[in-house]
Amino acid sequence: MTRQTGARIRCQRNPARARGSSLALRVLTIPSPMDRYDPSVIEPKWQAFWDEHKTFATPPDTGNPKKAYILDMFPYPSGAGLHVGHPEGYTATDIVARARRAQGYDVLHPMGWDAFGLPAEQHAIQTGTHPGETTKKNIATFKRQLKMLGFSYDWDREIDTTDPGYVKWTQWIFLELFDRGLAYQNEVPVNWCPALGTVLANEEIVNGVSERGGHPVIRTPVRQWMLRITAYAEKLLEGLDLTDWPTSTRIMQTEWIGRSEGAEVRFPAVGTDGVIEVYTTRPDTLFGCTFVVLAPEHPLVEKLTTDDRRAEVEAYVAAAKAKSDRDRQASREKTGVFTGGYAENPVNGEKVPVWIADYVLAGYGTGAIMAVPAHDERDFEFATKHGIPIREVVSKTGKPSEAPLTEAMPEPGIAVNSGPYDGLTTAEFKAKIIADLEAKGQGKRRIETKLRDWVFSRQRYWGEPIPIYFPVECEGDPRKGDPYTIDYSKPIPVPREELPLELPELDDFRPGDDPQGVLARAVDWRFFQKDGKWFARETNTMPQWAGSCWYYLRFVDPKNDEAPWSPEAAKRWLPVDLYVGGAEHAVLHLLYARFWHKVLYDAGHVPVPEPFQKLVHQGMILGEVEADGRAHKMSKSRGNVVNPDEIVQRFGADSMRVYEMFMGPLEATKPWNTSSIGGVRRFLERVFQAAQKADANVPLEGELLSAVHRTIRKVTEDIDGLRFNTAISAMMVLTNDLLKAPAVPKEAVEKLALLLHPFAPHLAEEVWEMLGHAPSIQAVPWPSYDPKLCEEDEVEIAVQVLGKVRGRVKVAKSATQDEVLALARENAGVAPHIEGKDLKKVIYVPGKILNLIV
RNA sequence: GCCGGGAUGGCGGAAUUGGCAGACGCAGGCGACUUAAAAUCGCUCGUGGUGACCCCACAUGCGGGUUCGAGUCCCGCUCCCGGCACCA
Repeated sequence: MTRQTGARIRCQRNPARARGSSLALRVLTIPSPMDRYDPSVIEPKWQAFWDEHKTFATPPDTGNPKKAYILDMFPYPSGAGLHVGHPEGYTATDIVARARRAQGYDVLHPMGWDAFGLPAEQHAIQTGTHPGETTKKNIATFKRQLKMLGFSYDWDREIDTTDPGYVKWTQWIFLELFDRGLAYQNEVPVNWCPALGTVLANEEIVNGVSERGGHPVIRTPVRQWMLRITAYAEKLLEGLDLTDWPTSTRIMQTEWIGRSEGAEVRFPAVGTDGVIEVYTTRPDTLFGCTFVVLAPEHPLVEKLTTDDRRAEVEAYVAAAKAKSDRDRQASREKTGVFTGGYAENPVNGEKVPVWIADYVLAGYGTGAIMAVPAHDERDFEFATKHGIPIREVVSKTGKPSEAPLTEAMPEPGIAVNSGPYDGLTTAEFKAKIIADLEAKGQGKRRIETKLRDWVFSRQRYWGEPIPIYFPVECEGDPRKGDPYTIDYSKPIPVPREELPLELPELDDFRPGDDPQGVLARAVDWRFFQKDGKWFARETNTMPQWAGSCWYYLRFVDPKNDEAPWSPEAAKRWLPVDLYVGGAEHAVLHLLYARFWHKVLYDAGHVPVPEPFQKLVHQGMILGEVEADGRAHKMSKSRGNVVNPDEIVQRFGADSMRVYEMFMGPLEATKPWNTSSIGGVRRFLERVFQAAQKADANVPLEGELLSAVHRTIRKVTEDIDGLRFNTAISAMMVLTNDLLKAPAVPKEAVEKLALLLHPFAPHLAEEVWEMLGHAPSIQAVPWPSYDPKLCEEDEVEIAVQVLGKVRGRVKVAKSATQDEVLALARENAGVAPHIEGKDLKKVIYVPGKILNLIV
């Protein structure tokens, strides 16, 4: 399409010749493709050149102290191919990578595939196509599309997380965790759907039944592998201070970890030998405790429940168990039942009733709380609903309130009704009572986190096998169906030299009735004999996070067979200097990867404590603004998905790249607008024209010289600050200036090409060649600017009277206040406003403004 | 509810520390070229004052404030987007 339009343009460029002449002459005047900007010709041309010359190969280590590791969050290669959101971040990093190379940095800019994952497995279940095959096909599509956009990746470092050569080291890292006691097994309640024969994620359950098919789901404990990320809570928290990350992301991680300081207090369970341990962040309110609440799953529920309450308690526990976590949290109503039992408050010996309620979570703290309704909103609500007394023990004034409280007062204050502690501030009280409790053995200081250990196993096929096996008791052959028992309490790591442990071939990827997962059916793979004894491999696989937890490490040395990476390569490249990816990974991926990194750091495998120095989240690209004046997320159902292939075909890759950067700030959410790409395309065409007009005999001087230097400064600074939209705007201004000039100095076009190169690399290469230079422009050093030339000698000063602009005067940059004032008095716009008035005050900001107060 | 971000022409956005609001681009209008259309080029384009110069008023979500001067700082709201969700 582009070419046809172009052909028409060509004929009309020379209308005189084309019109009144013979056919023969017409043929002669059709210009060569070089005569006009045609991305469909020059883009493949330069892509082939880059491939052939390995222009973007990572340079060998020659001791260059300047290095830049510039990384994109690698994609999951879905069947749908690239969408326009992908190139946004990728173009941003590509611009920085190309600029840094030109600025003399050794650059590592790699790309790979996060290729394990559910969609390929689902596809396999539906069609029987092996997930590996689907993955291969999808990768090919993604790679073709990325190459089409001209990104400067070092493709020799491509990573595929499903590649056995990569899986080997993912498993190796798992064993590092295992060896350090950071990987362990536990019975964890999961959402098991017997009808589907699979474990479901919380998202897959709606109203207690499976989203697909509406089958019942039960909470049942299944053996899982866990990673002890909680052991790294403090380090993960502290490490955030070492990074240059968006505040919002740091806050999200901080809150996800959710560290709190408090106390564990022991409440003897009256009439039994049990003790209820409660966790509280407000030990200063102990005297206000009027009841204790246990989570329904708490082990002491059974003991404390009296016979007359038993039926009710058991019914409540059973109902809680049947609900999913999500459903339990969906209802805010404070339900609960009294167990009939009592606990003794250690500070005053008071006996308070023990209730169970599902607003107390079994998994947090001790699964038991001391309820202080006067100073906790949830306890207040519960007490009000169930008629439990409310006792005020903290007040703002230090005196008890006269009227009964109408709502909880959770803020700090001064203690009342607290015996010997009355009059202490909340902070003083906390410190003192913790010390007193510890002295009497009634409690101790305790730090809690919301962060839970990480459930690391999946009952799926398309993931890394967990490299562990277990002893088996079996008379006969377990592969032939003879009865067997697996001793899961004795996990044995697969020897490092036997890695990778590859997946078995399967024909049927459907989940079965065994909660141990799909691989449990691959009996020939699962069971093996060693020294005459039977063993069973772990049949769980790793989650998709595993591969993405360390891919940035593999990129530094991707072909190493002896180690996951060499210490030299790690030292040369780490940490990642710039990491760009979606905000949807603000917590999980970025927290998990940091956790692995810190374990590897402690083990001496990596030289720096944090993996990602600077992090930026690109904003979402929405669909076109619709009739309602709003833009919506791109989605198949809305039919507003923009296909990059189509855009590249219509406008070219350079136009696509520059448009995506020109839309607005990188971090902002922005609506797509196809017709705006036309404007960008016209800009690139004008650059091409400037190159055609470039004349080596025209010296670069005067105002144009200043303009070039100002543009170099602006673009250089904007690339550093990732402000690509304003950098492009500056280049547009320069291009317009050049074309308006009577003649175009070749030197100016050269500088423009160098600045434009990171943004529109194909065009820049072409222009560079048109100007008579040998490729590649990537090898040419980044242009420098002279700050003196960036300044204009003459500046226009706005003259205000009482803050309103009344005139403008042109003065030398160095003009003094008096000089400017003198000119201003004469100014036709200003004079009438100051005539006959007293000049009370003069404000002069050199080079900017003169404000006269009369 | 809590946390984070945001609101500027018809649209996307610009304005580096408080200093000429609207750069750059899209869309629109007018004109040139053309039999015509497309493309290209030139001009125009915040709103209002019968308004293409000149002039005036209004204008950066709303209401106050600080300041010679506020899109920018402070106080109080409204709406939109993203995240979290009983964590004791």
